[in-house]
Amino acid sequence: MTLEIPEVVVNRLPTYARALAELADDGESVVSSQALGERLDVTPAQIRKDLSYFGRFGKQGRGYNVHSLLSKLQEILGLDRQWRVCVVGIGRLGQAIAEYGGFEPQGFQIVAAFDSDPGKVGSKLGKTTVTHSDDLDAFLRQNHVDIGVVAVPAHAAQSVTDRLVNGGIRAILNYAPMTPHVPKDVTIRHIDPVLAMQSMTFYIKKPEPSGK
Amino acid sequence: MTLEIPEVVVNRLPTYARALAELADDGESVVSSQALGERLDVTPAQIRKDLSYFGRFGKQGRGYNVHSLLSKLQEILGLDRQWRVCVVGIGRLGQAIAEYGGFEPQGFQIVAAFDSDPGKVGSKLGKTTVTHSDDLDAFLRQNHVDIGVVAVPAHAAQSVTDRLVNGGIRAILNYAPMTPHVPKDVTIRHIDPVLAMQSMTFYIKKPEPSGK
DNA sequence: TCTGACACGTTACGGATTTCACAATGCCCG
DNA sequence: CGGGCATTGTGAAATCCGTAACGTGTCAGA
Repeated sequence: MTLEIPEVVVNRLPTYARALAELADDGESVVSSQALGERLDVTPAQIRKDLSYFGRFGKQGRGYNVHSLLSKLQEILGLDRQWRVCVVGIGRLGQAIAEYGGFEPQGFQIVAAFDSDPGKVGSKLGKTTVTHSDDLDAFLRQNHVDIGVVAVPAHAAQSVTDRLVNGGIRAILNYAPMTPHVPKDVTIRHIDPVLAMQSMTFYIKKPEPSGK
Repeated sequence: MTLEIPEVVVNRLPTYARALAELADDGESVVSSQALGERLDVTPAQIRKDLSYFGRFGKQGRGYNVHSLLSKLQEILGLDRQWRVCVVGIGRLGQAIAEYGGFEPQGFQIVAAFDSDPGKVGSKLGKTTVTHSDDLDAFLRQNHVDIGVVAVPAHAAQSVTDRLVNGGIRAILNYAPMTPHVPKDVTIRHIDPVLAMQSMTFYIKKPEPSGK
């Protein structure tokens, strides 16, 4: 009876997991939904409700055991194993991504990097070497890759995405400033600082016409 | 009677604006909610509904004039002017942000960059020069800045955020892997590729137990 | 000029999400 | 070892959001 889990809920779980990891680091062994909520700016009820989709992890009168809830969340999210990631597009951005040290400790291994510029092919990048984009499809056929990171210019993003999907990849992290179309069974997340800023300007545009 | 606009709506507007800009580039002068929706994977009804919060921009039987709708959206979002941005934290990531060429054309000017490492202070970065973080507060007092970009390690993010807020900044783009607390009248957006990946793994964890 | 088809703006509905509120329950302390 | 406090898990209520459907204005073509 794995009820359909709302996507908003799934999107919140990683932040819960992260907060729990911090609490564990701080030596905390128990946390209440209240305390966790204050830390994350989320209501306690929402945390309890979210967790209740997956089981009963707390103890009345006490709260949640930090370590065991963290393990549970990691299991739920699939963070208890390694994930193989490839990066396509090694411009300034792709380079920063491929060399970013924050993925490995979380189990995301960068196993390949691709670029269409022959001048970049062969150059070292973190632990991998840049391969020519032409070899992307062959690589995906011969190697299992879980997640594709798209860091190419907008005009190339759809085609790269299609090739990743055809290569069997079911999760895409898109840094390109456009929205590639993907089949329903492929998960895609967008990272676009410009869009983020453009939605914030709506709120700071006017100094609050009225109201306190 | 500026009805309260749902935040989800505001968050979609920039993608509409971006698509319209592309259409304008392609020489299109008119677009229907249907066509725009297909491009963005959004239902036509949603686009019409979203726009109706702000006015009546289309013509029955025709659709929307690409240029005029784009202008309207830019006006609504406050994109018809320049915004002054500062970046705090000039590590690998902050450097990439400060030198990213995608902000300027959209009206986001990087007017200052700060880092606490004296070795970095003084180095050139795009059009600006790195200033020491100690001077952040003074700088904000003397110069108007609209948006702050936080690209410091997690442990420093709350304090940097507080200083930005105290300095009068009302919008923050946070790249740090934690959730800083901000007053209700400050808008904050988070960019965290690790969290994005961690929510995707939930969906690719199992090969769909059943169902098509 | 008239007709038809198109596509907007809007309202009403239904579904999804969040919040509320409380009974149930485990733990601590005296 | 029992009472009381704290905090969970959860249905029900409230809110928020998206979709469908339809009335209406607009344009094109004959």
